[in-house]
Amino acid sequence: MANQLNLQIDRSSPIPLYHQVVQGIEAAIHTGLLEPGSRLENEIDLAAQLNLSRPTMRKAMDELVRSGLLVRKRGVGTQVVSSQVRRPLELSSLYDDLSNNGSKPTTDVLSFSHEEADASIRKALQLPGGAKVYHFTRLRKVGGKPLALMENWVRDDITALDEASLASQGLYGILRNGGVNFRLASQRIGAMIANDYQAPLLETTPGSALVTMERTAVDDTGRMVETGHHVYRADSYSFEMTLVQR
Amino acid sequence: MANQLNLQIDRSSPIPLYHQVVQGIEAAIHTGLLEPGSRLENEIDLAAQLNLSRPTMRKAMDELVRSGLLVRKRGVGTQVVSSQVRRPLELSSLYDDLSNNGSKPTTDVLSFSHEEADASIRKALQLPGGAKVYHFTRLRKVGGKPLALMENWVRDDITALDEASLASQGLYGILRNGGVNFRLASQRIGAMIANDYQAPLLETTPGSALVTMERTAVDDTGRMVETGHHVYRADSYSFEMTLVQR
DNA sequence: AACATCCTAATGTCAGGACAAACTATTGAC
DNA sequence: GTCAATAGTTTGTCCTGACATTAGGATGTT
Repeated sequence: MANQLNLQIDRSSPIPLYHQVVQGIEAAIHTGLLEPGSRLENEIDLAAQLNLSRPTMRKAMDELVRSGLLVRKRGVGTQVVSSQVRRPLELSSLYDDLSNNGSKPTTDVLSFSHEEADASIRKALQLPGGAKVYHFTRLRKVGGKPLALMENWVRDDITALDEASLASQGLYGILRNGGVNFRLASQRIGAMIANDYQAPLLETTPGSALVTMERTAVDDTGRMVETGHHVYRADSYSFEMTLVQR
Repeated sequence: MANQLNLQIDRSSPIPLYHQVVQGIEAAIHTGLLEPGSRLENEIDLAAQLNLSRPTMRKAMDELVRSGLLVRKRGVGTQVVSSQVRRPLELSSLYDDLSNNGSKPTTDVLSFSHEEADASIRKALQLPGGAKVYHFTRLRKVGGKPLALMENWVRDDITALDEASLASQGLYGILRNGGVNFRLASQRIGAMIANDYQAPLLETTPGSALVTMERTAVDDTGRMVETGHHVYRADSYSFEMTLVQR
């Protein structure tokens, strides 16, 4: 059952060895070289074939198990998960998701201000009294069709924001370029009925279904960087995710 | 800056050392002994204090970073994340969630049958033609108030299902008792408007907002065990989750 | 033929060491 | 006084080695 998953490990590359293995196995699964349900060779042999140590091999497989591509069972072996399950929900922006999908999103900035944060926003972003934030509302369209209505608050002591850049690129892209390294975000997904303000902007009728999302994002220094409330047309958007049992 | 997080490591315990560390640090964070934003001692000293090796200590911290409680930065140190962010979305059932919350869920089984799977269900569960499945619809209430309307399909070659057990406990509990070890699930969350069938059952009006969830669960052998379509009253339920950047 | 027991193979856990890379803060030079 | 080089601290990566635990098949017995 020699799997012959012809991986190439480049020891001079700056990218870590275990990550090269992750990428290689991911590729093998996506190209169909590793079929769903098939068993991999055992860790020790695989490590030996690639001239890697077992801990390195294990670290790679750990990542793949966590991302839901592989399933391990003690005493048995490691299997490719037998499904068309796709990528888990990642910490990314709508703009990135759409861009990666080949669509071309556009953004209308409906309002923009640099104002003092009220109590609820200060609490969400853990800011002291009197702190100022950027507050803006955007309408995201794809293919000319409105998809999302987004209201956000961003702390102003990180990078400068303006209407023009928000209209031309995604918020997370701007912040990343400004040196923000996002680490985690907590979000809540629910549903609501389109009201008289939302409906015309999203080119739907009051009373139609909307998906709602509230999110607060934290950077690698532990600062709350951004919080926002988004609504999406339910007929055009849903959240897909893969949950992995630890 | 001796943190003195008085951890007790029991080497005779059957639970892994790194997991004991995870639990200890989690507890220290939740009790407030480790304050948000505070820095931990470095890995090497911590490991030495507990008479553990650095890899074991690192494995524990890896878990905590992945779950979003800690943030590490090379050359700087490890910090407790400065927020009230809570547990990520886990692979659990609604029944478990409600029970853990102290609520007492009840279940009405609206329909139950053991029937041949149609094409779409066979595809979702990857079953061969002619295979039979359990198909049932349940109404979940908490405190007498209807919360969720759930339609599920379960393969029948794992454990026997009947109306009585579905009425008295959660589906995932039954399956787990039947020897199923869930490994991952892929789900999609969206929104819709209550129709004339759903509204009276959920004691709401047609046209009100519902959260929808479609899920397919896979066990540790890679089999698709269960697929279902659930709707929740939007005013009573939403999905909360924490996303962690890898 | 049915059952309990042993054996093997595979993953799970843990140790100890070595070097690399990144960030901070200090030191030094201009 | 400002800026750049440098040293030190901390996490990141990788190695070798060892033993424990579990699942499942093979073996032997009844």
